[in-house]
Amino acid sequence: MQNFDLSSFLPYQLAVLSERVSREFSAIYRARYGISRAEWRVLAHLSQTDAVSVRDIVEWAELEKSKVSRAATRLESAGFVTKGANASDRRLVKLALTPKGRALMADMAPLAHDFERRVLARLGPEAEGFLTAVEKLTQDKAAGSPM
Amino acid sequence: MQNFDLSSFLPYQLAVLSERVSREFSAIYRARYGISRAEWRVLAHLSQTDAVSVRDIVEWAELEKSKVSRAATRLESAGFVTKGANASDRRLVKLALTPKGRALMADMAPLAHDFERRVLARLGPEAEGFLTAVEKLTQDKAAGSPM
DNA sequence: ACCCTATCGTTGCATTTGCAACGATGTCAA
DNA sequence: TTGACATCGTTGCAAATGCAACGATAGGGT
Repeated sequence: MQNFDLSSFLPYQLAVLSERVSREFSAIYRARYGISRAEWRVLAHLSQTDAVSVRDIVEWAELEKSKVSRAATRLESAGFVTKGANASDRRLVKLALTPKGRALMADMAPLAHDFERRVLARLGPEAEGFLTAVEKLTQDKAAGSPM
Repeated sequence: MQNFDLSSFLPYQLAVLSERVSREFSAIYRARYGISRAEWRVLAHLSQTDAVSVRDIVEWAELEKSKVSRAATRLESAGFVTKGANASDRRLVKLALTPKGRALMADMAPLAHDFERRVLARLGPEAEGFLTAVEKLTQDKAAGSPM
């Protein structure tokens, strides 16, 4: 009977690693701004592409739509984002950063890069290939691959 | 002002990828056995090393101790694990798989490997290096590195 | 032996989460 | 136009979660 070698079982290792990284990183922005993981992900996404819908974030950030909806509501209350209406399709919400939200992201950017650099430093020369692989796996999703 | 390039920001990509993989994989064992992600992780860990404490799993699987405690209780009720007492330190709980638990893991093993193979197949030749990197990052935790 | 402190696992409780409605809007074909 | 069906975002509600106690046990110093 073949059994697991958990130390090399990808889904498990990935979950452990991701949780560890996210937990440590989230401690930084939670202490600074009191925002949750979901809220951070929404903000990060908005800092990339302004004027996206809830659905866009659901699709790209792999979050439940109710989670995105509630995160967006909280962020609006906190003054970081605005929720506007989409003219061409009134079912859609148009999310965008406020100046305050943009300032927060600008403030966070160097901290985020510092953090990332520290993690990658532990990989040494393999770091670049690793990042490429992660991106490749993540982006392949759009192609409807079995994953 | 340097901003994020989210498409290559490691903590974000890692979280998205891990969530996507875990979600898809968990659908398999949830449909088959009705076990949750936390329960799966505990089972997988026990299938590696029998007679571990709650604390051991907390440390290695990056789970809250209350999460592990409750998962273990549910798994005991379901007849997959036993909770015994550790003779040399009575604070510790000694978790172990029952024959039924071992049977479940034996049943799952080929499905898990199939799933893993499909994910890795998308990486092609980079797969090996990727897995090595993930293991490296995960295991470095024991060294108390900043992560 | 007696404190003082640390660790282990569980539990109470407030918050968060996931899922299934739901209302509102859009699409398309008859 | 109408009707049937799909999609978007929100919300109700039960279940899961995180965190801070807590009791029980261990260890070390005096």
